Amino acid sequence: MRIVIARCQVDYAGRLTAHLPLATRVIMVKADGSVLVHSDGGSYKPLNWMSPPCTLTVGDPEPGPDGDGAGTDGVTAVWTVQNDKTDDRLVISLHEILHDSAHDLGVDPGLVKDGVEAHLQVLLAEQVETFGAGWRLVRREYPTPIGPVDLLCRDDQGVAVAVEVKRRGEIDGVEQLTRYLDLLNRDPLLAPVRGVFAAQEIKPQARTLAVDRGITCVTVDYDALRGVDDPTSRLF
Amino acid sequence: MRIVIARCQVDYAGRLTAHLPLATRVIMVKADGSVLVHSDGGSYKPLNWMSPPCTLTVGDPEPGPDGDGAGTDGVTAVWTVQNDKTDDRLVISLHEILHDSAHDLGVDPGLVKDGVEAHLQVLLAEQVETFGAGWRLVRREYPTPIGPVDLLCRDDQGVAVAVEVKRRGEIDGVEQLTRYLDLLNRDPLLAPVRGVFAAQEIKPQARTLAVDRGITCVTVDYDALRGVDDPTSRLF
DNA sequence: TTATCAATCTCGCAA
DNA sequence: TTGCGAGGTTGATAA
Repeated sequence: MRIVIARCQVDYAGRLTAHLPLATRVIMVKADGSVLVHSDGGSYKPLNWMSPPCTLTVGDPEPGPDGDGAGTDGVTAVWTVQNDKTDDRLVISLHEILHDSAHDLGVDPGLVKDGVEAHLQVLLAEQVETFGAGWRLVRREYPTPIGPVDLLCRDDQGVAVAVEVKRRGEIDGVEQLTRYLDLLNRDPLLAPVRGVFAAQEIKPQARTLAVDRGITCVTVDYDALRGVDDPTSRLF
Repeated sequence: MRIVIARCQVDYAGRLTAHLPLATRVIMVKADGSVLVHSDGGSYKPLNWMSPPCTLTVGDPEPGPDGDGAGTDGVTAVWTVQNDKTDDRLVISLHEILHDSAHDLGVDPGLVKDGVEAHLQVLLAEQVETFGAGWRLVRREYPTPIGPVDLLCRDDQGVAVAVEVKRRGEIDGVEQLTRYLDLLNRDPLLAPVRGVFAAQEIKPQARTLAVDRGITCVTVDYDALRGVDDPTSRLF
């Protein structure tokens, strides 16, 4: 890992073209050759970057007229970072280097996560009575030609119900569930199939669309589900 | 901008919980208090981070048994980064600091972009004959109660056509266009309204859905459109 | 390898 | 402020 702080100008050409005027920024060069250009604000996304696999080559600037070693407009070096697979290219024109250091970090053991949608789906599969007394699970990840339905259940009347589980319920999820319902309702062994849209939080627009289509919305409490969860059956 | 390279352990709790075991990493602390934890690989996304607005507080570790100043398990300092608006929290347990420097970067002048979907829409609006001889533009961003239709045209027969423009054509875009068509076809001054789904690249699933709904798919060549573009009418 | 889907998404724009 | 859509999305998982 090399960290350079420099006054620089940056140009990217690839899926779009982008330009950063001359300013002081942090340049991170990772062990795999990838490069990040950060400013002192914004969030985690760099102003500009090159993803691996890529190759960095250091070049001289066009010579300037005053013979002082610096190039045109004060450029002292040009770094070209070329993607190895596409024609994406990042060009960093360095004017003044204020800091330059290299560090051996080793391989990172990586991130351990919890609390994602998959876990919510597992919890609801274990506790389908969340949707109503007498409900039972037919199966989780019920396969269809356009992808698996999160949960297929039968309610207390024995009517089939397709459940779409999201952490946050938005309009896309309702569209997805609608496509599943269209398909499942063509199956005489299942039809009629109702829909349930289950999420920790459901956006008003999504709720309106769902209700308009006869889909039941259920907001679920992750912590409550987790509280009665059998720890031996957890994902993690 | 403060840059620290340290052996550390990182824990995040918020929308999910995540843990990074002890390893050497780069910690960037930006002027607005936001923090990024990077490893020496991956792409531009940090292993862990806290977005602004947030506040960093430096605390002492739980004292260790050997009285050497270091805390339990060799922790020398604990940084807590608390989001000011949510209950998201990042805790960095520092073991050994290998590098620590601060730099004044100033405010960044920001990025200049080109080549996005908006430009594609402008180009197609100028060149609706791309879709067929005799076509004419009624208007760009034709307003409807559920949002503007990218292009509303009349074909050579005078039939109204709603055009949805995407850089990459996926299933969502077809759904969006379908909603517009449902709505526009209720207007007796426009009906019948056909649909055209125009993109640089159209995914097979999206194409299948579109064709199934009687929507015409058109793949457009951005560079070719740009080549005959009048430079004075460009977005940038 | 490719396609599909979620994300602590981020970011910009418009209502 | 909030909602909505795009992104050089990135990242993970299944086919």
